Amino acid sequence: VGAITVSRAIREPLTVAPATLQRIEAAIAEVGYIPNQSAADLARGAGRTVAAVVPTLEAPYFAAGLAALIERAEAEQASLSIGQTLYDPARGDRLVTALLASRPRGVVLFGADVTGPAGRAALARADIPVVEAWELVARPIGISIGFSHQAACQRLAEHLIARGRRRIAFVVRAPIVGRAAQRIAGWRAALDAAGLTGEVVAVPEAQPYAVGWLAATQLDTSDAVMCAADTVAVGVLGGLARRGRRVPEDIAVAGFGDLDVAAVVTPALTTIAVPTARIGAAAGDHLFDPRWRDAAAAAPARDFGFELVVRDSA
Amino acid sequence: VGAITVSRAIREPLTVAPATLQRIEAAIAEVGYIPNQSAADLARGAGRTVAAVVPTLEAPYFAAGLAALIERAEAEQASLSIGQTLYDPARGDRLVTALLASRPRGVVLFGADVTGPAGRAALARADIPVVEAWELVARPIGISIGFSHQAACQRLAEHLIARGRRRIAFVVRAPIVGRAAQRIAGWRAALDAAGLTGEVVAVPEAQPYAVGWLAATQLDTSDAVMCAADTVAVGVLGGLARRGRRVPEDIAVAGFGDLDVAAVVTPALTTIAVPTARIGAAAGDHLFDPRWRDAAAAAPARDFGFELVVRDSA
DNA sequence: ATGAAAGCGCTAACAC
DNA sequence: GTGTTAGCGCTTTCAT
Repeated sequence: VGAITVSRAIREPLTVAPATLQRIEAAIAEVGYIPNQSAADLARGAGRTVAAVVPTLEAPYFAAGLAALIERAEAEQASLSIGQTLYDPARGDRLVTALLASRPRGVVLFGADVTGPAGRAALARADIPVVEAWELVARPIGISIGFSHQAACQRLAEHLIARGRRRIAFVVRAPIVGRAAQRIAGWRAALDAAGLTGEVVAVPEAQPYAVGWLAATQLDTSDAVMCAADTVAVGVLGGLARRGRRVPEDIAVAGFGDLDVAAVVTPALTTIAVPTARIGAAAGDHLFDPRWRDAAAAAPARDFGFELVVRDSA
Repeated sequence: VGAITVSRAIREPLTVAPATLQRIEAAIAEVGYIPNQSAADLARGAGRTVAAVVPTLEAPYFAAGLAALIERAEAEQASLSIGQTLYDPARGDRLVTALLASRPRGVVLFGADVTGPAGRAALARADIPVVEAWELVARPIGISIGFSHQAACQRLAEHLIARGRRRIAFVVRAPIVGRAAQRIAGWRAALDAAGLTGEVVAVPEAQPYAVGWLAATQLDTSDAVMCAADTVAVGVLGGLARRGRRVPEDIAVAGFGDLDVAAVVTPALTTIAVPTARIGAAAGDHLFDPRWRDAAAAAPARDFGFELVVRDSA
């Protein structure tokens, strides 16, 4: 009943004699023995966790991506360490150092801008799979998995223009963080191509719904409005209803993300569906795929695309 | 330039001579040195992480609770390991074992039912702060921080009854998991006290909004409806609008949770505000408070209460 | 199929 | 203010 045999009984039960195995398992259950992961990691020279960094846990997109990732990780007996930057790259840099200290099997960044240059350098040095998820990055540390936020919003704006809308505003939270600038760029590209101009309504509120709600007072001269997120759009719908403006007759409203709520509000929200869960799952696949480095070298960015979902609001 | 001095320079910079400290910091930056947390944890006999278990990351309540907890943990240089049970206690038991293997500083369970008896026994043996957050538990492992879901729904039902509603349905996802049974119990208690009967509409859909949306077809004989969550209620509003039923004239609708969306839908949602973020932060406080055991012994359950928020829908 | 020896990288305790 | 010694609990390598 040597220590090493117990170690093997836990990690590779098949290499231990059935009788011994049974006795060991009984003893483990009796004592309530729980192996010390730190010692195991130290001896092996590598940890079993996976690290993820998100701007905020409270955004449904990141929560869904993490949920998919965590499912994938659990299937590999890995647990997930999470850091939240609140859109502050300096925090991201600190987080990356702290997370790398556990020698994770891989790191997933939800958004390429969650860290600054220091964090990126540390990740590059770490020699582990690094996935930048959610957007497409030109020169990722490891691999980038996502879609083009700019192309998505350009597509949506073109739809509005094709439906005859001419004064299309864009509502966004201020300050403009994360992918919002890319979305605005897509909207503006479509407007430029059509010879139109439009106004950005940036509202300094943390809560997305409140951003939309308050923005509704500044849309009286617009006949359409795109929002940086579905949550914002739902707020806009509420604010417009309060002012007695009819959607889509007086003004069209479009969201971004196709959250579950988009289908059940009145009117149902036209929006862009994004493959959040698929991105999270694919990020997990890459972390656990021994060939991740080859894959990243072959195609540094995997575009999962998006889908225009036309409903009643626009 | 001994190893131990580097160790001290990192952990307690003030005990190292300024000149030495500077040289060490320069060297760290140059080499990109990142300490090995496993080795540190092993040597100290304790880890620096905090573990949390949630039924699902995608519920806004748990995401908000985790966000508050993670903020608290980060202030203490601790990182957060997260497990997701998807409402399967067997998964929770496995998760607890895996999480305890990292010798966490403490564990927060969002919902007392995320584990089975095996997990609870392991946690009790671990001799670390254990917080059962979100609901009130009669005999918690360590301490319980939350509010009474039953009392909250009873209060809300009483409000509806006071407003003259007599045929009050309760809409919930099927199967009934988590705190839903407690909420139903509160609703029923109020109805019983008033001599009323009411119907539970349980819809087998995973998505909360869809549950509400579909339930709306089964509410034709009701003059009020309570929902197990705001998300469900928003779905109900959508479904009722589609059927041409007016809220609150024909039927009152009430939610649970006071999510941000509740204030911006039309009509604005009457609901129960719950102290999610305060619970998450308080859970963190307990993990890092050396007197947690005394506190838990003195008052095993901390009731953070709830608040009835009356808006237009009911 | 099982065990013995060595060492992973760090920190606690104790010098100096 | 800094260094030395020992050891944390595992796993790897090499026996047996």
